[in-house]
Amino acid sequence: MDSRQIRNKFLEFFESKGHKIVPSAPLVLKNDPTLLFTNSGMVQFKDNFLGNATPKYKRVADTQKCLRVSGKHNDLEDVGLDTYHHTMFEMLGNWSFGDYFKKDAIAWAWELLTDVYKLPKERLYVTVFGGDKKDNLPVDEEAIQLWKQHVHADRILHGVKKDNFWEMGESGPCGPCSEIHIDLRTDEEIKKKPGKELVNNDHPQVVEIWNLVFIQFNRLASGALEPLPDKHVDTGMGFERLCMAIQGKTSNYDTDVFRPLMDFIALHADHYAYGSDTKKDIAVRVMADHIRAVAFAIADGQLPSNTGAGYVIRRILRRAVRYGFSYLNIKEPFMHRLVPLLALQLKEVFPELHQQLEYVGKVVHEEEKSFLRTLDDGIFSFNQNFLRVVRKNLIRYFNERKIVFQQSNGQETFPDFFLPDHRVELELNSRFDEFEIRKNFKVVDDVKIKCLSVNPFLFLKEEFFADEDVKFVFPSQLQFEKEIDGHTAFVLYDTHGFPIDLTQLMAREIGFTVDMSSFNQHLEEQKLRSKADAAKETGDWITVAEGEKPEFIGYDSFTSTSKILRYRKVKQKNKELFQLVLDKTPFYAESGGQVGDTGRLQIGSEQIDVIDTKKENDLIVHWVEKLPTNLEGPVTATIDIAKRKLSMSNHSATHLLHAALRHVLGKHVEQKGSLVNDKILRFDFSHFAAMTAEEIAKVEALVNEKIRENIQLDEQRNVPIEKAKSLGAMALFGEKYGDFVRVITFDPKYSVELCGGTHVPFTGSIGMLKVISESSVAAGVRRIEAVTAAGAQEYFNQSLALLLEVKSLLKNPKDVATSLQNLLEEKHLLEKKLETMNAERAHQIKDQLAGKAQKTNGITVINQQVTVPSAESLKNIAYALRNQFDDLVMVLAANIDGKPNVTVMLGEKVEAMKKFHAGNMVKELAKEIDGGGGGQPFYATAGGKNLGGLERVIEKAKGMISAN
RNA sequence: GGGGGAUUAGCUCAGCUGGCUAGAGCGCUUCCAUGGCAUGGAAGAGGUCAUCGGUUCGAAUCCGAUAUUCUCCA
Repeated sequence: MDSRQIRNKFLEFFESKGHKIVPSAPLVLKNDPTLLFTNSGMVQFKDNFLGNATPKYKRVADTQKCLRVSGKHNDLEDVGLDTYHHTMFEMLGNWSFGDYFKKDAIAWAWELLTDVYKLPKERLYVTVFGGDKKDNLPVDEEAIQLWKQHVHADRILHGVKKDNFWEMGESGPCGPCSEIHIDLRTDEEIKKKPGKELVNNDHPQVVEIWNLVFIQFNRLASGALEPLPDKHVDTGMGFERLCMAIQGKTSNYDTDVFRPLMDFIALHADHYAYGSDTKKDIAVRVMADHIRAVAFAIADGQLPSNTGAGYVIRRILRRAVRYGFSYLNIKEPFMHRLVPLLALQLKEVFPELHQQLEYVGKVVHEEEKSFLRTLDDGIFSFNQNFLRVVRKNLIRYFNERKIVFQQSNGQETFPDFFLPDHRVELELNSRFDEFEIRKNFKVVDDVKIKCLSVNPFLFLKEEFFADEDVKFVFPSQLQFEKEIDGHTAFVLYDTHGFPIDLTQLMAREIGFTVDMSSFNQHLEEQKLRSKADAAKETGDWITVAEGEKPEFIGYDSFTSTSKILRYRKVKQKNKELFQLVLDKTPFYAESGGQVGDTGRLQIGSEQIDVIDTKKENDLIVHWVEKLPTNLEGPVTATIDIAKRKLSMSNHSATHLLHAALRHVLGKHVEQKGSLVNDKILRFDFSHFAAMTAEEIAKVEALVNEKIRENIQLDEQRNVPIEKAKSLGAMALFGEKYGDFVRVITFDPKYSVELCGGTHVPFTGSIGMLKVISESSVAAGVRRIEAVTAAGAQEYFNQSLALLLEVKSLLKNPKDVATSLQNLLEEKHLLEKKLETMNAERAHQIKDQLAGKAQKTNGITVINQQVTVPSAESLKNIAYALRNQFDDLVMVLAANIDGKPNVTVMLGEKVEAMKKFHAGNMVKELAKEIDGGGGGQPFYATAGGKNLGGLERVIEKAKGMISAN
């Protein structure tokens, strides 16, 4: 049976048992603050368990794309190392929402596995919940009795809470579960050790294949359990493992789910056969697994990025690239070539990938390129660090032996190919191949070597090649610690994104080790730092009034009289906030790119500001800073109408823009993201090149034309999804739609979209749209930002006002740009001129001062009051005089723009005599001008407040100089 | 959302705890040498040290904010 048949049999089986087969929900979640990705089959039914929604069907089955990158049984870093963990996997599941319970769930599971899939009964084990004292829960006797009708009692094992009590999270629906395990070992092995001892023991061939969860409790934040009114069944069977069991393989990766991908990788990347090299095999598995996760996440609308879910995707892709880079020697983007193969393989089950093949491939390709660049930077940085160590030790070595290098003109030097700043050379030598230095050096002293080329890496092999005819063998006496310290490794990791195991690998290649304990310590510190403020506590919902799921009435009105259904406390960054749920509300919750409404609640005479409105699955949650004192009373809820109207204008404009882009650029334009608030609209869409100015102008013109046509909004609610699609409505990938949708139409021939947002009644009220920027977000994705209505007006007014101001400042020239350019050039010239003039002036002052110099006791003394244009020129004067007299002792009491300054400068010889110390002198002299200062032994400055003290400075200096 | 780094000449980067008048390589300009070169030599141009503010006698260097960008964590 191939994997396709296995999947179909599952769905057919449950269809025959009265289940509705539903499509997989997107991998990426939008309205769930507790989860980044769909990590199990039940996620899309969460609201059914929580009681926030009434289930549409009582019996449902599907295969669900899931992504797990962290958790108790799976860590991204483990995937590929073993043969049974995955990032993305399919979970087959059947559900009962308040319908059948343990009896049917158990019977059908057994029937499917043994009758349909014909798995050997003697290899199957089942586990049941064995009770838990802390929760005061008994053994699940009911399940045991039911299982006994199918399997012998000694194959029914008791499990602990960790394995056999399933919980969604810290709180929420939960219940005991029953797992089915299979023993896939050989007969000999089974004889040696019975399978029941290996169940739930992380044995790669004694694995859980199906988990039947019986949801019957709700766990409160306090930890207590309360029974649920409706009992549910939630089952999950790992598709890849099931295939392994049915196809008689010992690894998930050996099934036809992965093998085609892996053979392709092995062949094209490294021309080797999978299975012949343990390390390479790991890399191949990692790549085959990760491309699935990455490709489907992108197809579901999640671009790799540096935050949130996007960052997880980026990390997964990078891990795959890194493995290919290190073990399969793949230095060019490769992963993107797997996308077509994968898309074809899963075309029937998950058509979303195949439909966006080109787009996903491009995104992956671009992301690979950027990571390879980062790797390159990291390698460069690594080499620099390494060369620093080498250089330091080489200098020490040469110094100890008094070996001196000379350039051909006789000047002493140190060969700069040892300096770690030769990027060009290092690029040629991107790893450790030999490279040439085009410079001649002679080593003089007792050894004379003319050095033409050198490879600093070879020295580690204790050889040092110089010219062809002279060989300098690097002595083994040169030894130093061959360890990369933890800080360096951490900086590589944290700042350059350089994976630690790659650092270790590279270190090993040159005979170094990495101080891992120090590295880990740095890592821990960083984690603590960034975790410190992210803490958040959420309390239990407290019910005020019973009521149906909250109703959104904001499409039709901006205000309502409501009552509070429930509330809870949320602690975030030491700030206490409250969340309120109303029975009906005009507040639009953030969704579809449109931000949540703000506004106010009026309860009696009390007013409470609503700072944000968010969705939690289907719940509309109002965020407020304090609770009303009267929770039961009627609440008048009113949104901030001005803000909402601007958002509406921007949202409708987004639809017009979307349609215009498809007209101007082509049908490949798909929405990839959008943000709509009261200030701006931002629209991301798939398109493979930057838009030209003409294209932008065309799009703008078309949108504005549609605005002027003043098209009436046609809003239809509760349209069956199939009908909506037949109307040509644009549906988005990665968006989960119900059976009934809302359709927003501005002219059926122009723009028809599925949308839950709020819109203007006539396009005319948008007023005007102005694109203010067009940029790139990722490969194949462009971003347009635009303003409308009052925002557009303000934008124009501001731009125009600025231009007018600039123009008038320039005395209204014909061509502002040229005029400004000329002005800048002129300014630059004048600056240069001023600089030279200052230099000339300084030169004159210098000459004057030099003329007044007095030779006494073998030193040249200059002790004068001067007036100079700037501190800079004073410095120049001082240095010029130092260059002129090596026996100089100079004190200048200067007036710089009305500020007193004392400068002391000594000549080279005087400095060497150490009789004078400029720094000490200036400190003493500065007292006369009520100031302070310092500097170096030969040059020091001081500033002060008392201009009148300059004369006394000269007097004091006279005394200081003659005293020596 | 939070943490860390980076921003210095056209390019790639040095510049350690503030003070030896902002440096290197490549590139560019001019000149000299060579039959030729990824040649050798000499001279030279090119910098608001991202922006704004602060501390200081003195800031590329320290502090704060902003912008751009890389990166790590949740």
